[in-house]
Amino acid sequence: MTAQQISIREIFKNQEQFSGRTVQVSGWIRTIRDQKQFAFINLNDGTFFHNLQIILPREDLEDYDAIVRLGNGSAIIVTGTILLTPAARQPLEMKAIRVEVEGECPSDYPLQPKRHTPEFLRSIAHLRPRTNLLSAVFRVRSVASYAIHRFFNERDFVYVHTPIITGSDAEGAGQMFSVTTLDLENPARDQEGKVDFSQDFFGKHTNLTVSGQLSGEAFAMAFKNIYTFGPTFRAENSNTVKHAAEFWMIEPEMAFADLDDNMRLAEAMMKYIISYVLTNCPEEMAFFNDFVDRGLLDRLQNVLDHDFGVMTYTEAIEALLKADVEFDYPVYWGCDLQTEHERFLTERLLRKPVFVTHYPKEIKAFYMKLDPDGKTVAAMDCLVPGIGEIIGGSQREDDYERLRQRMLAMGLNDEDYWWYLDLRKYGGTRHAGFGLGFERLIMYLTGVSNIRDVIPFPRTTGHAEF
RNA sequence: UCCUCAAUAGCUCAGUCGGUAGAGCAUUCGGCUGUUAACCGAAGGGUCGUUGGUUCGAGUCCAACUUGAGGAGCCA
Repeated sequence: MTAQQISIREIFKNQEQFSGRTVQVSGWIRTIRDQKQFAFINLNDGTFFHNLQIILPREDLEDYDAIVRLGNGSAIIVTGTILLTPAARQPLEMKAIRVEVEGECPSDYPLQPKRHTPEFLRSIAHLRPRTNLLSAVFRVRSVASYAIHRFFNERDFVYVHTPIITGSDAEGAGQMFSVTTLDLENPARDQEGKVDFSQDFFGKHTNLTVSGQLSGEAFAMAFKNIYTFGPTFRAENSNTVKHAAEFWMIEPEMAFADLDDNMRLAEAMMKYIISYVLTNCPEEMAFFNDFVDRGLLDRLQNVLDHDFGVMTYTEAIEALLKADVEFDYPVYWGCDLQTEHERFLTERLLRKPVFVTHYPKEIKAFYMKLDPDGKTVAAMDCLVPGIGEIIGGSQREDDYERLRQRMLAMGLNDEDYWWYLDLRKYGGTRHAGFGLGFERLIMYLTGVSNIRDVIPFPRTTGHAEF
C-alpha cells in the first residue's frame, strides 16, 4: 500500500481535491470513542486547529481492540480514505484502513477532554501546547511574528540584530540582570574590596539588554529605516498579568522622521498585524471569540475601521479632571498616568486605541526630544482597551548638547554614552521610534488576559521552570 | 515590594451550626446501530497545603509558614 503522508491542514484547505483519496496522516489522539461497530478518533497533527475525525470500522481492522484501548495523547499514523460529510458536524472525515502506533500514552496523562484552568496548564507547560487554547495562542504568536517581518520588509526597513548582552548599565528602562563568569562564591576583588569586574569575561560589568533602541538608532543613521525584534530582559520584581522577566519587543527606528511619522507607522503596523492574523488564523480567532473573549472579533474589526485617537498629555489631564469618576490617584498636570487613568481614557472615553503625546519631561526618558515649550517631550504612548500601554515611543533628542544636559540632569554618566552622543555629532538628523511589547500585542489579539499564557515557557519573578 | 482572596481524589469543584469525606470528569471493567468535551451501568482512588493551637471532637475556628491567583506599583 502506497500512500502519501499529508498534513491535516492541507486536507481541510483542499477538501474537494482530497475527496475519495487514500492518504496517510500522523498525529496525536485528542479523544477516542469506542462503540460496538465503530470507534471514532479525533486526531490533531499540529498543522491545523481543528481535529480530523477518523472512523475505525471494527470489521476492517484486525487490531481494533488494541487501537481503541490507546489513551488520549497517543501518537499514531493512520492510512485511510477521505470522505466528505457535508451533512455532519465536521465537513469531512477519514475512514481508516490501517493504524500504526508510534507512541502510546499511559493513563496518567494529565490532559483530559475537559476544561482545565490556566494555572494548572502552566504547571505542565511542556504539555499545554497540545490544548486548544494554547495551540491557538502559539499559532497566532507565530503568524503575528511573520506579519511583523512582512510589514517592515514591504516598507524596506532593515532588520537589525541588536546585542542581548550590553555593556551599558542603564538603557533608560528598568532593572537589569547581570551577566558574569566571575565566581559568585569568591569573586575577584579590587583594592577597595569591591567586586573587580575588570577580571570578568568582558573586562567590565555587563547586563542583559532592556532595550535595543540605542543600538537601533545607530543603524537608523545608516539605513534610514530599521527595526529590531528580539528578546528583552527586565529584573523588576513585578507580579502582574502583563509583566514578564523575559519578553520580546519590536523596536522600529526611522531617520528623517518626527513624532507624527512615528504614530502613523505604529497605527499602520497595528492594523496590518490585526488584519493579517484575522485573515490567516480564522479558526483560532473564532475560537478566541467563542471561548475567551466574546467581543473580540467585533473589537478588532472596529480598530481596523477607525483611526486611533490622538490627544496630548495636557488634553488627557483635562479630560481626567472633568471625568465623573473618583480616581484613587489624584490627577494634576505633571502626574504620571496610572493604570486607572489609562483605562478610563482608552476604555471609557474613546473606546479604542489612543495615542497620548507630549508628556512632561520629568516623567519620561532622557533621550526624548524636548518640545519648544521646554516643559514637555515629543513622546507618545499607545493605550489599548484591556491592556493599557502597548507601545511607548518618541522622537529622539537630536541636539548634542541638549541630550548631554538631559543625561547629566538624570544622573547618567555622559562618558558611558559617548557613541550614542556621536550619532548627534556626525550627520545627526531628526529621528523617531517606538517599542511594541510583543506579548501584550498577542494578548490584545487573542483576548488572553495573562502574559504567562502567551509565552511558551514564561519567566516571571520566582519562576524559571521548564 | 504592598493589599486581597484561595489551597479537599489525577483534574474541576461541593462539603450546612465544629460531630464517621462527596459529585462530575479522568482511570479500570461491562453495555450501546454514526459518535463528536458521546451516552448508560459498576469499581478503584483521600495524611482535607505544612506546622502548631483551641476543643470531648477540627476539612470547618485561631496563629505562623508555604504555594498559587487577582489588584497596585514598576513598565513593554
